[in-house]
Amino acid sequence: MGITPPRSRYQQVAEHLRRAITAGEYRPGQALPSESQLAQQFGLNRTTINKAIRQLVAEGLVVVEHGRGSYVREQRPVIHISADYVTRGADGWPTWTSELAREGLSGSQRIREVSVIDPPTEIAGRLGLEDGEQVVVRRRLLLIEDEPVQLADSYYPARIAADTELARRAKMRGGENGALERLGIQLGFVDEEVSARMPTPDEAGLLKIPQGTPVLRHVRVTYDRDGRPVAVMAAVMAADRFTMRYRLPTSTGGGEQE
Amino acid sequence: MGITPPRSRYQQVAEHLRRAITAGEYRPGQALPSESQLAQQFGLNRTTINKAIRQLVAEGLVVVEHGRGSYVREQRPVIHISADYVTRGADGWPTWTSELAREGLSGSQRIREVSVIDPPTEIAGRLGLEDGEQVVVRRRLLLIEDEPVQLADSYYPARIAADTELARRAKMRGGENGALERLGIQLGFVDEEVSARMPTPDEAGLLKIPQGTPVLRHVRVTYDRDGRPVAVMAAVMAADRFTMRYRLPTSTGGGEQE
DNA sequence: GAGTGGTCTAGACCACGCC
DNA sequence: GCGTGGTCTAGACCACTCA
Repeated sequence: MGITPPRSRYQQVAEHLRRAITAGEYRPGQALPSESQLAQQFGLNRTTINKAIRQLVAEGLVVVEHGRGSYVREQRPVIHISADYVTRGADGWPTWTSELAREGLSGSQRIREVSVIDPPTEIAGRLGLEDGEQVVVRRRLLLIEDEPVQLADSYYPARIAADTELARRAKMRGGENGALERLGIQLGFVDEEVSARMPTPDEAGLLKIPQGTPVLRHVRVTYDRDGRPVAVMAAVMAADRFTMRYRLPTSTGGGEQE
Repeated sequence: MGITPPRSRYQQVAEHLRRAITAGEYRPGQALPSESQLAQQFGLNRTTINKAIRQLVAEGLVVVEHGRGSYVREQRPVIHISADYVTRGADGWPTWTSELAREGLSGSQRIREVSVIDPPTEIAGRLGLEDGEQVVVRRRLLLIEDEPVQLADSYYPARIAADTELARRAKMRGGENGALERLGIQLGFVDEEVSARMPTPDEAGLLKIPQGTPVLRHVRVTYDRDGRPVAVMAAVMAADRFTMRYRLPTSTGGGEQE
């Protein structure tokens, strides 16, 4: 038993298992030995083994299922979100459903809430609202193959969205961009921000996020041709299922124009 | 003591503290009561309290300092990485240093390794390499105010980069894009991917990532005018310090052309 | 040296999955 | 009912910080 405390015992156990997992001795989906077995094998208390397993869970390598065992975490298929949704196709604006259909997946959405509220300060700031101005909020849950995978909240200044289809609890043809255009708004550009953090307990529950998995936060501000913000979308998704993709032109000004 | 087990006691303690923190009863940087104090206050064992604290650490709300105490985590200033580095300015290509200077920060880099290697399969794939083709790799550590904040590894097909400045251990004027242009390569576009995961222990150490903080992974593939990949950059950074930013034009084809 | 968190043990009971 | 992980306790010793 090479288990002695230069580093703590549970860390050594974790390292041992981590090595075995990355070396492929335990394959994804496969069960690790039970905690009691490991305790016996290493001559340690089960509490110590449990702590080692917890460590691996936090690293996203292992999931534990109560009453069943601990398993090497399986990779879930990754969805690539391309920024194409800002590019209008021949048949209109891409939507969640249409984009996923291209990958052979069935996307759907559930509208959780549509209402007029006082905006969170972050949103008010991004929309450049005056004090006291309200917003229409549309809270949606996006699903793939009927599994909830993304929370997406959109905000529109009440000034332009109240009493329009944006404020009604129904899907909108061509999505947000379609609706905005029908209001006579000429779209200019979008600013996107991508960041990551750990999920709140709420998010973890709603999106069934495995332990040790962060979320990607995706915020998009849509501007009209005059550079006025007209919409903010703030989405949260499990980071083990999504990747954001952007294609950008490289302006080699120096190579040609200059 | 409203501590009874509908949910586990440690979770109730965690919830209690979480609520107090988000309500501002404990401010960022402020110490929580010691574990012994909390144990006494709730009539629980210290082990149980410790588990509650661990929970909050995993959520990124709290940091613990051995021998000192547990503290509400302070927000670190967020650096926004704009995708402007693909747009050449009047004075050449933006670099890490020049971009940060615009925000009034001093950026520097340390070149950790420059060598010719067999590429990881992911890189080989993205570069479209033949079997057995090698790459030049430049591993850099990027710093802000002399603090390591980002690991950035760049890969170039040895076919085009061997025996060039890309393969030498020195900084390159105008960064990667500058060097590629000097090789006569006409840049076309880049594909970027942003994802997130938990750090490996190595990364956590090198980047001094606080417990409970994920990393953002940023992969950029640079293509020439003919759509051939000429470079891959793969970076990892603490997600509590960085946000990726993109500005994209909204092509309202329907509004005008159709 | 006092106080704090880090770890560990031995033992216990509970909750869940499954046969 | 058996085996699994989930939680909890009482008590102990260690390692670190700071006065």
